[in-house]
Amino acid sequence: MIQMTKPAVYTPDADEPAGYDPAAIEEKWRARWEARGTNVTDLQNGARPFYALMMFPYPSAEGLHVGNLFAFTGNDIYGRFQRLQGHTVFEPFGYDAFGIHSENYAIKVGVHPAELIPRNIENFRRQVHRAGLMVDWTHELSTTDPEYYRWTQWVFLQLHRRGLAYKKKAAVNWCPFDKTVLANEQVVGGACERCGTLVEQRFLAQWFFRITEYAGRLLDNLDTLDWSESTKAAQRNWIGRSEGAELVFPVLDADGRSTRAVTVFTTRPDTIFGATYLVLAPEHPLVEEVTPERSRAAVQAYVADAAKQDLVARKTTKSKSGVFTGAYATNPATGRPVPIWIADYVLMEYGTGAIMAVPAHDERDHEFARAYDLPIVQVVGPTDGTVTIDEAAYTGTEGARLVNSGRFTGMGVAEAKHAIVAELSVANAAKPVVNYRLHDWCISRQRYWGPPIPIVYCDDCGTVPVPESQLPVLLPSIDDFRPDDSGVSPLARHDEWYHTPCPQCGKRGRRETDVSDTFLDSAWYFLRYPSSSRDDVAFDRSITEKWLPVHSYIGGNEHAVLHLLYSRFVTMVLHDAGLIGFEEPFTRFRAHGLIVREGAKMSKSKGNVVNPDQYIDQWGADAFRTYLMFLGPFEEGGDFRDKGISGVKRFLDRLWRSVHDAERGGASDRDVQRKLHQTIKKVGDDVARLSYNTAIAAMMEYMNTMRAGERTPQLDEVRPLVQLVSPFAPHIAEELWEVMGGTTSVFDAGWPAFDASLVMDDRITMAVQVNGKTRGTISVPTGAAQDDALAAVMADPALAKFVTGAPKRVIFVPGRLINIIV
RNA sequence: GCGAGAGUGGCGAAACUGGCAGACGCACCAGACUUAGGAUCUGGCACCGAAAGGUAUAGGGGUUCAAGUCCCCUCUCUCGCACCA
Repeated sequence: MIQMTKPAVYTPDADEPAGYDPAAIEEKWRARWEARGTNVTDLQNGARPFYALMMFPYPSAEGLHVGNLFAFTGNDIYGRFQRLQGHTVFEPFGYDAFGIHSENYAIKVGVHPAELIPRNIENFRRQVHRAGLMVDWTHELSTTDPEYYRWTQWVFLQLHRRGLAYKKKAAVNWCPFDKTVLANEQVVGGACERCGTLVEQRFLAQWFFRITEYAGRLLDNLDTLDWSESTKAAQRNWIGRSEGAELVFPVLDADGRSTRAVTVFTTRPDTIFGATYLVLAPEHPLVEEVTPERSRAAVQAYVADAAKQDLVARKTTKSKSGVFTGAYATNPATGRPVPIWIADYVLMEYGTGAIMAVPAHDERDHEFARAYDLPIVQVVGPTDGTVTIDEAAYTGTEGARLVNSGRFTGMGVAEAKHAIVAELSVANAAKPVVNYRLHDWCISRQRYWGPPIPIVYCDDCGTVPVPESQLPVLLPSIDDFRPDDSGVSPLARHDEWYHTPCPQCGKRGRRETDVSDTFLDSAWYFLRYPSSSRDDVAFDRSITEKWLPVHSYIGGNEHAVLHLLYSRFVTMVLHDAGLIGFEEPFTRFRAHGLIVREGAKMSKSKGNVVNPDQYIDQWGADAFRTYLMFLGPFEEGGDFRDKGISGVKRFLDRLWRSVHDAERGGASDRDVQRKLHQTIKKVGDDVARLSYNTAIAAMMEYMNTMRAGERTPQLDEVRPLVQLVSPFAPHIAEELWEVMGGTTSVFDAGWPAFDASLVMDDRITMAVQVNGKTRGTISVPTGAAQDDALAAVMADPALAKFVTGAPKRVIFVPGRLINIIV
């Protein structure tokens, strides 16, 4: 459908805005950077290495999104700034080009992804070039390159060797639209993260990574990382540590003896005296064993019903249902029998798949008990006053004490937790346990467009990893790459690929036909960049340890739990394998904000997506970059308003004219000097903490001072400003640097020198308050004492009139304010 | 429900450790230069008020000489997680 919409770019009707012509100089400088190798990093010899990494993009057919460019520019400014501070900066770029997203698009347009992706990459490369990023293109990589995914497969083998990759048949999330399994992290609100289709439950044999084994370390290390707090919080949340205990409830057999037991996990062992029934997940293996004949039919019906439900309904339906198994267990604390129920609100995948229900002190159990008329026994209550537990559960713990709990009655909750577990553990009926919400990472995908998992199945040898020397297992070029409903990858349909000699015995074996999750590709790419030219190792150890861990990583918070958690995990495993000397990949991470347009989220369907090409055509890359950074705080994003860019362009025009108009050899104005050095300080401080919007504002302020009243600036006043602007607007800065006689790149000229002594003025303006109310200002000599300031106030009738009596007290903040209390 | 963040002019936003609220920019208004300009430059621009002055940072309390900033309560919005025992 063709829509006639307003042009996406704000276009003044005037033929040409006065000012410099970005098109001419930007092309010139990109060519010169390339010719001079300005942006190529000497990885071997570089002193003071600084790895400025940005999350690499998925090269979509639509081209570079302004959100990508916002992130890249923010990283580029930081990288360029570090270079000006004397670091050797490495700013690589690549493409995360495998995956369902690419494949679905390829299917939609009917072009093979192997054809499509290179085209998209070429377009991305062109657009990123235009933006003037300080990228070292000699280390460009794409995850779809066999020379890359060869090492992705190698990473898989490292995990496999360490027993961290395993195959199991499990209930998995199946997307009926994408026709593949999804990781838990890729299911959002019960729907596929990519296409929004409701996810179904399937039982399939899948490859998993044992990330749960690292849960504790992944959690604990967060405290040592200089990351955005919101990102760390998201990871903590996702890992979901909870401290509690496993308690054992012996099952009462028909003859009154106990040969089996139900083990439950609880965070509230203190409430065990109020456990009036047990609940097993419908899939729990004990269900079959404990259910007596007379209730078997009802139980089986319920189990079958629960199995039919997809995971979505299971997780979103909050109303409680369940069925009594007919069996009883013994509460180890009270010695009394409690009925064993099954209910789908208990999940097999968390804890032990069984709970002790304490309806008096758990909202879900309370709801269930009321629905099925089970006893509710209060065992905890507030110290001050009483509560009724008829209407709702009492879940408070602060200042609460146990009641109806035998010899534990009267204890505080925290104390009782320990005491009860300690006592029960004597009889092996309890042990302290830490549980994590995190699940193992399912990496199998029954799709085409990914790296084949390097495994061969042999009737004699079993599951055999492909030897490293035989990598890569090439993804064959096939025409029928569409997935089907079978749960088996399209690769299985290709006999010549599927059958291969067993690497161990040489007999006819079968290849694993699943490919690995895209998130595995991106979980180690930062290790590959510095070693991208090596074809004998995934990464060179010495160069890796010179350049990593990454000094600064910038990307979107949408990857807070996926990519960032997986990357940390893979790095930890490689560390444990003795392959690298660090276990955390990113020393510092900052999440950038989101760009909206005129207050609304950008989307293709609304037709309000900013196309960077159009704006760069119109205003130049420098103005576009600077404007993106001026919109708002980098870590919070901003509102792209089409007309706003003109203010930034005006600033660059004034900079251009200032250089060309500047006088040489004249004396600089004292006030301008002072403002200059204040600005050098402020811009440096602001850029260091990614406060780009205020850095730009400070430079504009300086411009206003320097050119106040159509003043002609001195060259010495303008030159440092060109240096300050350079990370934001690199092309114009280079051009003006050359105009002013620079012979090297402005990025090799360093940061302008800051002179603290020039910042001080002889006189200073102080705020005057009387009784805490601001009444005006006074001008006093710098370093004036309280008495001088007070005298100055009294000398000013407009201020003195507020001082209606003898000052009772005077608060004097040197250099800032004087507050007179009368 | 849990976790994180936010609420300031017409708009995007500043105010980093409590110390002149609204820097900088957009839009708007006026003026200069101009044949003209949507270019450039100068000035104005939170609200009430003629002024003096008063009132303002979602709302309500509090701490302090002083609160957008700290504490308590309430409301609203955004994002993440969510039957996780």
